[in-house]
Amino acid sequence: MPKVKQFNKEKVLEAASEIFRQKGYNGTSIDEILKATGLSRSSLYDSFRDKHSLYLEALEFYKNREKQAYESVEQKKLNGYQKVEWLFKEVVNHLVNHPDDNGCLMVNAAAEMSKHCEKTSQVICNNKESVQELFTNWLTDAESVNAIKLSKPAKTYSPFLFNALCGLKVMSQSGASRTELNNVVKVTLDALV
Amino acid sequence: MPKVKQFNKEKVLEAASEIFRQKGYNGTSIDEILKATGLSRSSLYDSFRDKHSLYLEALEFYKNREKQAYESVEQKKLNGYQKVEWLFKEVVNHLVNHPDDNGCLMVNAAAEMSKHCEKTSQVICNNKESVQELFTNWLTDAESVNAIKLSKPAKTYSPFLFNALCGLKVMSQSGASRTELNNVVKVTLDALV
DNA sequence: CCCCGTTTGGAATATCCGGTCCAAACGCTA
DNA sequence: TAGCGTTTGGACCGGATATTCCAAACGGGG
Repeated sequence: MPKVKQFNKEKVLEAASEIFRQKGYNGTSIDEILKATGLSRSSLYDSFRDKHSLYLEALEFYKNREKQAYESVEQKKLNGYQKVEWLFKEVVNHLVNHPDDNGCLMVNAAAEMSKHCEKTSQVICNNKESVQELFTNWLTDAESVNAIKLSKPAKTYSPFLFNALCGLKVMSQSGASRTELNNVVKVTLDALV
Repeated sequence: MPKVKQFNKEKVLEAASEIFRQKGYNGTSIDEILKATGLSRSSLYDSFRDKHSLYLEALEFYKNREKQAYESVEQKKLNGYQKVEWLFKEVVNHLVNHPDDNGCLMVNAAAEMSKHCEKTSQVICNNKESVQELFTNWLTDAESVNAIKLSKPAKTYSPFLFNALCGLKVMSQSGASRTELNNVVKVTLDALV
C-alpha cells in the first residue's frame, strides 16, 4: 500500500454524512461506515480518531455544504424576498423529489444528539445562527427595495423563517404531501408581506 | 411471585415513552428500559413481545397523551383563535421550562425511525392528521365568530400551524432562546389575522 | 390448605459493536 | 535499487446487546 493516502477526505465526509443522515448516529455501525465510505478500518481510526469524531466532522461538512447551497442564490439577480422564496421552493422540491431520503442531518442530529453531546449542540446552534443571519440580511434587503413592508424589525422574522424551514423537514418525514408543503410555504411567505 | 401482574401498564408505557424520548430507539438499551420501568426482563418480553413492539406502544401512548393535553383546552371558554394561541404558548412554556428534556418523542421518532419502520411512520402520520384536524376546527370556529378573517380556506392553514409546531420542537433542541421562540409564535399567529 | 397456572428473577446465549494491533504492502527518497 | 516510513487489510478483543429459557416464587380456586 502506498505512502500517500488513497482516499479523498471530501468524498469520505460526503459518504459519512449521507449514511449518518439515513440511519442516525446510534443506528449506524462502523462496518456500515466502512462499506459506505470505502475506507479500511485502520484508515478510519487513523484519520478520524473514532466514530464520534467522524460524526462531528461529517456534521460540520454537511452544515457547510448546506450553507454553500443556500448562498448559491446570491449569484442570481434576485431581491431579498425572492431569495427567501427561492430557498423555500428549492427545499420543498428537494424534499418531494427525494421521498426515500431520511430528512436533514442537522434536524436529525438535533433530535438524536443535541442533548447528549455539547459539540453536536454547538454545530447545530451555529448552523441556526448562520441561516438566520442570512434571512435577516435578505429581509433587510427586501425592505430596502420595497419588495416587502415588515411591521416588525427584520430580525424578528428570521427565527420564524428558520422555524418554518425546520418544520418542513419534519413534515416531510411525517408523510406530508407536496400540497401540504406548498401550503406551508405559501402561508409562510405571505406572513412577510 | 403472584398470579396477577404486578405492574401497571399505563405507568410502564409512561416511563418507556419518557426514556425513548430522552435517548431515542437505538440509543436505549433493554437494561435501561428495565431500570426506567421497573419491569423484570421476563415481564417485558412476556407482556410486550420485544423492544420494537414496546416502542410502538409507547409511541401510541405518547400520541394519545399529547392529543389529550391539546384537547384539554376545549374545556376553557375560548374561541378558536384563542385556543390556537393557548396551545402555542403552552408548548413554548413547556419547552423553556424543561430545557434538559430531549424534545418531543413524535418529532424524534420522525427523524430516527419514520423511514425505517412503516408502523412508526403510520403513528406519526396519524398524529399529524389528527392535530391538523384540530387546527382546522379551531380556525373554522374562529372565523365563524369573526375573531379572524382568513384569505384562504381554513384547511390551508392547518399544515402551516402544524409545521410551526414541529419547528418549535426542533428550534428548542437547537439552542433557541425563549425570545426567539416567542417571536416565532408571534409571527405565526399574526399570519392568521 | 394444597396445588395448578401464571409471573418473575436472573443465568445463559449468540450476535454484534467499537476499537486495537500488527504485519504486509507499497512509494518516495536518497 | 534499497530501505525507511506510512498506509492499510484484517484478525482479534472485551464488552454490550437483544432475546431465550428455566426454575423458583407466589396467589387464587377448589
